[in-house]
Amino acid sequence: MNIKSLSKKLGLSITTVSRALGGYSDVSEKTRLKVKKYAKKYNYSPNPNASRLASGKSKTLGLIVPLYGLNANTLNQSSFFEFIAGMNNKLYSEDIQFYMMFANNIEEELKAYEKLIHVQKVDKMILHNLKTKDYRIKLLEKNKIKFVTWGRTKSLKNYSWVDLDNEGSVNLIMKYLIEKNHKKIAYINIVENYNFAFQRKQGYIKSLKKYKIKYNNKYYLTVKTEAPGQSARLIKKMLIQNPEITALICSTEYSAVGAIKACNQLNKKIGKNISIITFDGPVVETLTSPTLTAVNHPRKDLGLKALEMLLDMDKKNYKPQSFLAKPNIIDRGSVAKI
Amino acid sequence: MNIKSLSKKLGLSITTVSRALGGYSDVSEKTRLKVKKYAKKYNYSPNPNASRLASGKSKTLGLIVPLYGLNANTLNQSSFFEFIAGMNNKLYSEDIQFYMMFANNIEEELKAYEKLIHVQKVDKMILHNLKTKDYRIKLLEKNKIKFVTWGRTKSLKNYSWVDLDNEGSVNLIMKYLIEKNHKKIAYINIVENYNFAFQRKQGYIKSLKKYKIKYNNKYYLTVKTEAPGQSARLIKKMLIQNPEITALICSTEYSAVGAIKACNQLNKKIGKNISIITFDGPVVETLTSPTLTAVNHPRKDLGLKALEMLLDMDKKNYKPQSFLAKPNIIDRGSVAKI
DNA sequence: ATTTTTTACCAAAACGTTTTGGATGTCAAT
DNA sequence: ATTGACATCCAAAACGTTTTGGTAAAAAAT
Repeated sequence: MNIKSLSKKLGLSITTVSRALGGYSDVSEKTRLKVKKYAKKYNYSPNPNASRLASGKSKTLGLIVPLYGLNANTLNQSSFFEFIAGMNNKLYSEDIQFYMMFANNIEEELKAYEKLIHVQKVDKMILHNLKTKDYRIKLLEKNKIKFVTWGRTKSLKNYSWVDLDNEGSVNLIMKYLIEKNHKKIAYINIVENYNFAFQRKQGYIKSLKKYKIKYNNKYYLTVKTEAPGQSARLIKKMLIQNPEITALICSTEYSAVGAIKACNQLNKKIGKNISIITFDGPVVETLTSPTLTAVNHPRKDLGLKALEMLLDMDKKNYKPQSFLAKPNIIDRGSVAKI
Repeated sequence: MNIKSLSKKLGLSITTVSRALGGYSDVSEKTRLKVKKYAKKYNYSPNPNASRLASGKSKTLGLIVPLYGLNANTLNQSSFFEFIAGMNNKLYSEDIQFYMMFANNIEEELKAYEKLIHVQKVDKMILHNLKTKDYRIKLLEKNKIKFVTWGRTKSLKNYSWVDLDNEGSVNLIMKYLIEKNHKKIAYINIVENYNFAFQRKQGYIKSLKKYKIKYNNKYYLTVKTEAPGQSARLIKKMLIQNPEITALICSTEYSAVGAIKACNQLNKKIGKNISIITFDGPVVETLTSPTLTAVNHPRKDLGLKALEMLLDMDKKNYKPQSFLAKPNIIDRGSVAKI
């Protein structure tokens, strides 16, 4: 069933059928209803390839998932699943084609962008894991690809983004800890060339100031790798050298796993002798023992918002939008009141 | 740059350019080289929408990821990432479009299949998590969609599949345990309407027979959920009622996490007083303490093989193929010699 | 020397849409 | 009665390929 035979059955021209389904105003409502009814009856929907060819609009959304660096481990990759799953229903109802590619290293990533832009002709993209200076933004701007970023660069130029309020999250965490009388609070971060890591550190430092606690660089740790074994070692060392520490804030689930290991080895009971708080994810939510108190990370909401922004971009007078997810704390009992 | 202007630059017809790039034999090698050179120079690649429209071949591969049941948890979903990542390079070089959809329940899943088949017109699909009787196989056969399954139904009809050798894996595990003098071996399975669960149970039962150990149904546990908290409870109960058990085989990572919790609560030292062996994945590989000895699960290899089979299907005289990944054990010290 | 086969190329049709640029008829305003 | 505005429809062009059904020249076979 194609538009030609459908229009014949209806006794209408191809044009009218196309425009009726396309929602144009130069079709009477009576006709439109009839067309829709028949389209449904004969299970017709426009051939997307023909449609994309004729309209020049690809209705294709691209996302490149890095499998290296921060995302080398399968677990971090699953956060992309959550993000995409949030878009799922809308992708479906809007007939958006979703093109996902993977990249094992920076070369592959660049090639993947070229491919998506020049061969697959995606017209919209989602960027994730922004670095301080991100070459991809320039690349997309140059090629006039619309995009939304998941995360922000420091210099918020003229683009749309969605993000968890990283700084606000740590502010909230700090408030939460202070209210439970913690003063000696350590922060386990990852390398700071990821913007979210930088932003979270800002929250830590500003909160310390707010509560008039002096910043102690012995309490701030940067773990270079995602392997919990190595972060465990560093955290253990820190806890031995600074036994007065009562609470650990972990920037990633991985370092949280490391923190648990370190505490176990030092026989510190989590939620009693030592407190751990982190950012939420599937690991600390169900797998670790104990499961950890964490700031929620509404990846599905972020995904949906990002898609909505991308769809809005087709409207005229579109101006860059942003969505900052408000943090809240999910209490799983790993923070003690002292 | 499109084929028209490229052919003009070359002084050739559109047909010849198309057929040169398409690898047809009615183009001289000299011409073909020239065409390829110019195509590269002017960064030309065929518009995929036009190409798909004209040829009637979508070169589109569909995969629907269930987010419910066995895959309700983000962690299990990440296995899809590994599978797809294995196909990545070939998807790229073969210009295959990869269409992924998500489904939160069975209704959404059915709708997603309809969408992929009738609207997006994918011509090939990958099926995963096969059930004993799987409606999807009939659906695809009816619509003449080529497919490869990841996993097998019991009745291997006329289709291609890739799979881990589930039965063989458990045979190998049993051999491994027996060689370390274990006799009282328990098996923690998930509900058996997933084929892999059934196959693994077969391996357990047949191996017991082989080694002349009587099957004891107190040693066989089926956990209904993926939440490790609940499996921990059941495993703990089993270990209390049957303290003679020396080894636990866990069918999934989740139940392995549960097993670890149970053992911790009972103060059984893993790798000393009690042994745990499972199937590999990102959790037991790095996150648990201790990390666990496991049978490898080469998801990337399976993904690549599946794609290769799908590509082969375009050749004539294609006959259903299969790929059974051979298991081997990755020793992480969680099995004791007794 | 003639016929047949092979090689190398090409014009035009086809794929199924969307979009452009009218055309026709109706109704209200003049 | 004429004009203008509007509502409703449509024929044809366009999108960028692949494929079909050739032709002409060169090579091989007779």
